[in-house]
Amino acid sequence: MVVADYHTGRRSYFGTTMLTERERILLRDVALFDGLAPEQANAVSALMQRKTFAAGTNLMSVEQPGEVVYIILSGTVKIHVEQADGTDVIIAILGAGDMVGEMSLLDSAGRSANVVTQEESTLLWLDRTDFQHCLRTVPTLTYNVVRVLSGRLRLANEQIQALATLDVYGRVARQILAFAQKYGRPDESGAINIPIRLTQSDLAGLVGASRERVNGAMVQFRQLRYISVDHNFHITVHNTEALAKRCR
Amino acid sequence: MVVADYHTGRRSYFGTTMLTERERILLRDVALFDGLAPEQANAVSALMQRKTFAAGTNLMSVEQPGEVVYIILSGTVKIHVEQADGTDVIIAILGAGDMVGEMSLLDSAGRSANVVTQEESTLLWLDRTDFQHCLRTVPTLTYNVVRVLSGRLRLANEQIQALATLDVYGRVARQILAFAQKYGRPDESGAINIPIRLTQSDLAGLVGASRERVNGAMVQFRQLRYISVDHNFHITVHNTEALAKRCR
DNA sequence: AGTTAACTGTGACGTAGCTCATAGCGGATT
DNA sequence: AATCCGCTATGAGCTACGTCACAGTTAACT
Repeated sequence: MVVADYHTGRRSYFGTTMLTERERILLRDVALFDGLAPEQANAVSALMQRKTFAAGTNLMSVEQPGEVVYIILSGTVKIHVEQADGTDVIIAILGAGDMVGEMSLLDSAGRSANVVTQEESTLLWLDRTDFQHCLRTVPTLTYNVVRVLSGRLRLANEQIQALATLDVYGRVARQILAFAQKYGRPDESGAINIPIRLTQSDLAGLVGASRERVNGAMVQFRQLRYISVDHNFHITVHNTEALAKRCR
Repeated sequence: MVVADYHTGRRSYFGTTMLTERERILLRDVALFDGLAPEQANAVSALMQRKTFAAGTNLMSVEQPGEVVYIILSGTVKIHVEQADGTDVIIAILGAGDMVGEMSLLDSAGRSANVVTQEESTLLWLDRTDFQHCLRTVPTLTYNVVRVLSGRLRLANEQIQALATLDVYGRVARQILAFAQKYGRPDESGAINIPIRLTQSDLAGLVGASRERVNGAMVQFRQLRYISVDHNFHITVHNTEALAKRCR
């Protein structure tokens, strides 16, 4: 095993998987690797494969259904369920550092949702048996999985509450804030930019509303200067408080 | 430590917590204890307290907020969030064998929901530090927590999907089926009885609808002989398929 | 027996939001 | 340049559903 110069940004061997220096640093921030001793982290990442997928790839059909856990290094991934009538419900959009597919590995209830890359995305993956092996041998890892799931469950519960109580505009506002909180980066002027492609249809799928109604919300929020949207469908939030007020 | 006659149903020492024979058998079915070696199960249950609470007790204010994990031995418990306008959203109703409160122990985001007993209920509890001690020392336990959370997350996602796509009648049908599947017991005639008190307001809180609308659904389902309701608000499902059809 | 409280049952009324239809616009492909 | 595709934008018509208001039933409490 070769551990190359950390500071050149050149590729180095990290376990048996080649990762760039940038990627190694990214990995360190992945919640899943939190608190792992370096040699444990190495052992786990040694079992992982890295691969870059084109936009629109269905990850769950790439490998056997539900037999793989992915960790997102870059890009975003959309978890969604297609309805018989063509509309689709988006369960979540996940980005760098997130883990995907763990659920189907754990309770054997079979996979229910599709997972598709939204842009070209680089992911690490680990197959079922290796993942379970890691869980058995690295307790901290299991504990981290618990924490990740627990956070996810909390978000799901908040989503349920939002769907049950807020009107469409409120749900859109909340969803935008949720993305801002998770992925947002403040720009020079203090506004928060969300570096994820979010079309109105995506939002509609996320908040359980028609695309047209979401359009209404977006138009209003833009007129009120709460947000702006650039040509890549990246939303920038200018007035967090105003949006937050719409959520109650 | 005294291990008394297993077959009398008399109380016996089990760890330091006194459990009846019936309760010990119940514990064996708790997903959390799945696959634990007997001595591990003993070690864990030795740290647990048992207590019976009157109907309507708020469990989260009984102990410090979010500092305790409960396991339900008997009775049911309602997890809900009260809205500013008085309506409340019910996140879940849990029954015997379920675990409550683990989320607040794991990610430190503080508790967000209230937990109230619906009937007189007997619970075991474990405080934060003991729970985390167990997780550290009994890896199988952590793994079980992962499985439980994972199942819970799957249910939450299904709920999100239902809220996003189904009309109120459909959501009511789905909710009833969900309870039937989880808690239902077939009676002589093959109908499935749900031994949980479920008022129309409860259902309304669960499916995010007005009580009146839920009433409409219930009346219709009863007229169509899909379900019947007894004077304890226990629902019996007579026609599972018909209800299932309403969910699409 | 009388009162209170917690449910169910029902109709009238207003509206948020869905559906459908149509137009416009920028970016990619040929 | 011409065309196509994916997305935004907007309005008209219809309906599912929430709100309000009130009546009826049953059980528990005195």
